[in-house]
Amino acid sequence: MIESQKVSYQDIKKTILRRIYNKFWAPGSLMPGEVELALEFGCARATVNRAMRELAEDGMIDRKRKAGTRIKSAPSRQAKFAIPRIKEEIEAIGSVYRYALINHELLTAPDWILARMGLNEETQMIRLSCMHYAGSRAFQYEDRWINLKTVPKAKMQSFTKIGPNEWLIKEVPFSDAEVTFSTINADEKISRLLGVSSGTALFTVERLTWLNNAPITYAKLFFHAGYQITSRL
Amino acid sequence: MIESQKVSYQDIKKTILRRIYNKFWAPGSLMPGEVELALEFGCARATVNRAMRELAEDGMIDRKRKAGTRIKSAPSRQAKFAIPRIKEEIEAIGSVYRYALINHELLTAPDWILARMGLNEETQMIRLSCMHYAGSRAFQYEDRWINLKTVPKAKMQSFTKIGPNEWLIKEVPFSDAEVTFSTINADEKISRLLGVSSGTALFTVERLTWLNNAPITYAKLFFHAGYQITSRL
DNA sequence: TCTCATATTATGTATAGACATAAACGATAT
DNA sequence: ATATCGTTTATGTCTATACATAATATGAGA
Repeated sequence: MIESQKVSYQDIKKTILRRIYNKFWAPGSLMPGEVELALEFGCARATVNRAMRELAEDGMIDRKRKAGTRIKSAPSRQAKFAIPRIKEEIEAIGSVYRYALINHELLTAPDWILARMGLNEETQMIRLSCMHYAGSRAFQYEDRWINLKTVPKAKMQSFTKIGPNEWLIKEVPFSDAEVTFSTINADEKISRLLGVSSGTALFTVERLTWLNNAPITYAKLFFHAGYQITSRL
Repeated sequence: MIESQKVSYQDIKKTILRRIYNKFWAPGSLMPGEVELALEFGCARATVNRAMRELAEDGMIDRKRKAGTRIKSAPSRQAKFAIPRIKEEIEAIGSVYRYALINHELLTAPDWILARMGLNEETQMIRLSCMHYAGSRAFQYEDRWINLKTVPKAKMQSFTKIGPNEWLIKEVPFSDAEVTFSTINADEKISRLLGVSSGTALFTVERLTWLNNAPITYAKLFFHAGYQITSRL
């Protein structure tokens, strides 16, 4: 290998990864510090720092001030899932996206929603039921709650043409979100809406968003049978 | 605000995020370049660079050389899911982890596995069926295939005491992985193993790993009823 | 008007030096 | 032994400067 070129932080990342794979440094053990590695690779400490910082982000190593850097014994890599917007997801598979509002009501939130949002006082909310279609096939049923205290202008919206998700993304920024993946057996109502037999296993996503600790919205999304979500890492 | 302190890249991230939320810069529009922002914030370009780089990683903005930086019109944030090792996941909820091997056979892989792994020649594999328990409760059923061409030493393992996942993580590094979340209705066999009634919706994870394009292993994991996976972003 | 080479420019990365900070370590006093 | 308080050290971050690189903009020539 000709070393006349400058080493990039990416080269260093690769080298370190190779050493981890080859157990050049044992899992759980301390690896050399930034200064030492910079000396070895013939580069600045900042360059090693960036390589190691990214490896830590990827979950390959653990870093602590003064204590040094350790090879993770259980390299728990993180899978990143892009949370797509449904319209784009459907159009990406070459289908025509269609939206339909089923129900729209204004009410005081029931206790379970309040609990889910971490609220404890009576709150007015909008509840929406809607369907998302891919061509003629039912794709997703959406059960949506919008907190009017945080998003008062949702009251003015009819949600007949534009779905709540799309509207919220455009109109209301969020600072934090919680996403939960789970599964249920379709009940009568949902099976009818999605055109599957009752009891079919459905993939569900729950989504909660906040703007600076103020809960904005809660949504439970029921996907068509056979839906799956994939990620490479 | 007292500005005597040095501004950190995190402050800049926050400020930029706030401006995006407030539509100080319109979605889809060009935001100022690094030099300009560095001037405004009174810091070095490198500091702005790090802030913007991370925002791009988070999916809030798009950056292109010479073209500049644009606010994403559909801020597609990514949810990160840590893929935990089952033993740790169970111990984290305060339960005792127990592993049981149900079946262990050596065979030539059927076509569907070959296709799934992107192989097209006859290949010897090990197939394992095993259970993971949390205390006395069934937690997960695992259907595991290990490619002996890539991992010949798996032949020597009995997998009676240690599960294949744990063994593979310790013994075989991987460079790429694909994770798929989906759901199925429990069939007769699996419902018996997991102690649920037949037809129950089960959360399933499929996992494929490679070492430099050589497929290592395929696993399909069936979780107990009610299992869910959550992520904050 | 079109094409292609060239200039320009915003981002991408590397460096040396500096100071900040968390946490482990060791010494001292209780 | 135990609590407390500096000291040390590896990582964390910022700065100023330099050069690299991708992609657009521009202008000359056909």
